[in-house]
Amino acid sequence: MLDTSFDALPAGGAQRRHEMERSGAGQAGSGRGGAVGFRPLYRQVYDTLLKRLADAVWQPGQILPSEGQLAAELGVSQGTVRKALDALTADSLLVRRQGRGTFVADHDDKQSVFRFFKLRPDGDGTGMPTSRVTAIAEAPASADERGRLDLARAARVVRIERVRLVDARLCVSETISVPASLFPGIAQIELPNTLYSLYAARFGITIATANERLKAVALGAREAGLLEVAEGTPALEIDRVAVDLEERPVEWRLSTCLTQEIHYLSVLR
Amino acid sequence: MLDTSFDALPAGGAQRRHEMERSGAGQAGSGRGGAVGFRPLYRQVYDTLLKRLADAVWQPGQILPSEGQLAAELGVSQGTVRKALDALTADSLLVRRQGRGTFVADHDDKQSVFRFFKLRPDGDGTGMPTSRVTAIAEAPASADERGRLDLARAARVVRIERVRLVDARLCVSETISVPASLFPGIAQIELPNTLYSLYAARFGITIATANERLKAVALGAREAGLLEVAEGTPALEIDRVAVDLEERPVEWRLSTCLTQEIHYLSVLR
DNA sequence: TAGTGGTCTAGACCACCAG
DNA sequence: TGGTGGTCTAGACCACTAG
Repeated sequence: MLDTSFDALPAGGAQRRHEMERSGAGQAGSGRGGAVGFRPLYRQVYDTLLKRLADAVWQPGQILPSEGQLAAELGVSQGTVRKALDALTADSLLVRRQGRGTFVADHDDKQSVFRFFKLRPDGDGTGMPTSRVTAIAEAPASADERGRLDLARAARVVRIERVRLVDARLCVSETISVPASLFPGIAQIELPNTLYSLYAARFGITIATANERLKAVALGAREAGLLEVAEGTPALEIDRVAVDLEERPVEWRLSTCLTQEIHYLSVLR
Repeated sequence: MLDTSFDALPAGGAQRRHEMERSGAGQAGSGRGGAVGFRPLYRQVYDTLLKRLADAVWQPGQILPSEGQLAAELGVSQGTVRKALDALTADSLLVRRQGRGTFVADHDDKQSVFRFFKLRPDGDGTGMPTSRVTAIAEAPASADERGRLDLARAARVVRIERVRLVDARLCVSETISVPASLFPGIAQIELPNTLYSLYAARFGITIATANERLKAVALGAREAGLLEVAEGTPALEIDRVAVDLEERPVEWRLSTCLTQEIHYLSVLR
């Protein structure tokens, strides 16, 4: 139902829908000048479903109700539900399979590992990454961490240090910082290779997008030691902030990558 | 009209449409095993319009016929045309403006410059790039160029060397190779800052996507001289192959970028 | 065979823009 | 005021999957 004031609508939904839109617009637009703040119905359905995903009403991999059921429940037409589901699918939050149903996207399956991992082998090979954690501890957030993660002065973070291998070849060293408040007890957990599926399954946090800033740097003594190459070797530094469904920054990751035998793949559209 | 065998359809298009689909499917599926090769109508409309864009029937910035006109011409419903137009818009080939019309996307306007230029200043600044060509000449394609651009052994290329400035700061040196056959006379033209709008306007070639492979390297003597820094300085190397609407590789660009004051921005979704 | 998503249509109305 | 794209609906049929 998209609004607390009424339940599912039978067939006369059209007229009430427009009242709903206007009332919604009135709320959104109140206090604003000329903008009307029109908000399409399918957008409201999108937000409603997004909220349920953020609240982990449906778990990753789980099937959603059918289009018809959602339409009946929300009091809109099937076409409107479809438009919202298509948008969520385009945002990689759902997966639709003809003849089977609509499912919550799962970061765990083979193909979607590479959604957030852009390092690929130059030649052949699957490029599947593996990881080895070298340190994990809770600490007060540094100034950098507070800035990246939008944290208060007294906030604490859990800091994970690990190295990663691509096709069994050592090439990444990284430090991952997450707010301790959002990931209680994460320092005591055995960490899997794909952290983002752990975030979803264990802490109800779904990574929606990530921003990466890349630079070329010369390796310092410490990183050079971890990656077992000479100090001063050129390396790719990736500064990533990952954002969840509610657009909160929830992870900062600083990676240092050797690119002798791998590269960072970026597709421009 | 999606098929040469008939012209615009009046109202009874539905049944003939399905015949069309089946015949299309039959052609596509002939010789194949189990796959039916079903091709939705809106996909055929998409391909028809894509062909017209590739053939430069409509110029960049120009307005297309309205949805209703296209629907009538092609003998399909307006909703089907809309779905095709929406897909072309999602692929950044069209721009739709409510109340005005649908236009061919233009690489020249301010915001879409950054679609294929991912280097951004670390701090403030517009990050607008400028260029200075240092050399341009036609030559036989090297082995690398033949590989990247899928050229025959005897093919020739035009090679452009230039440096680029971001916010008036020297930070990129690059070599651009294009097949001489596709860009006749380009070596004699005054080159603009945004090459891709020149490709479209002058040679009828629209860049649809580009693949970039990034590595960290140490600058050699030559690049260091061009960029006015010390030899061995770490730099970001971007190896880009740009592809046109017909999915032909039409440009290879090898860029070397200083990243002291800028970074490469990559948004993961 | 039943149920799901995918496609297509026809028609209504709304938001936006320009003359 | 007329034309454009944007939204929404209702209903039909198709393709795919599973029991």
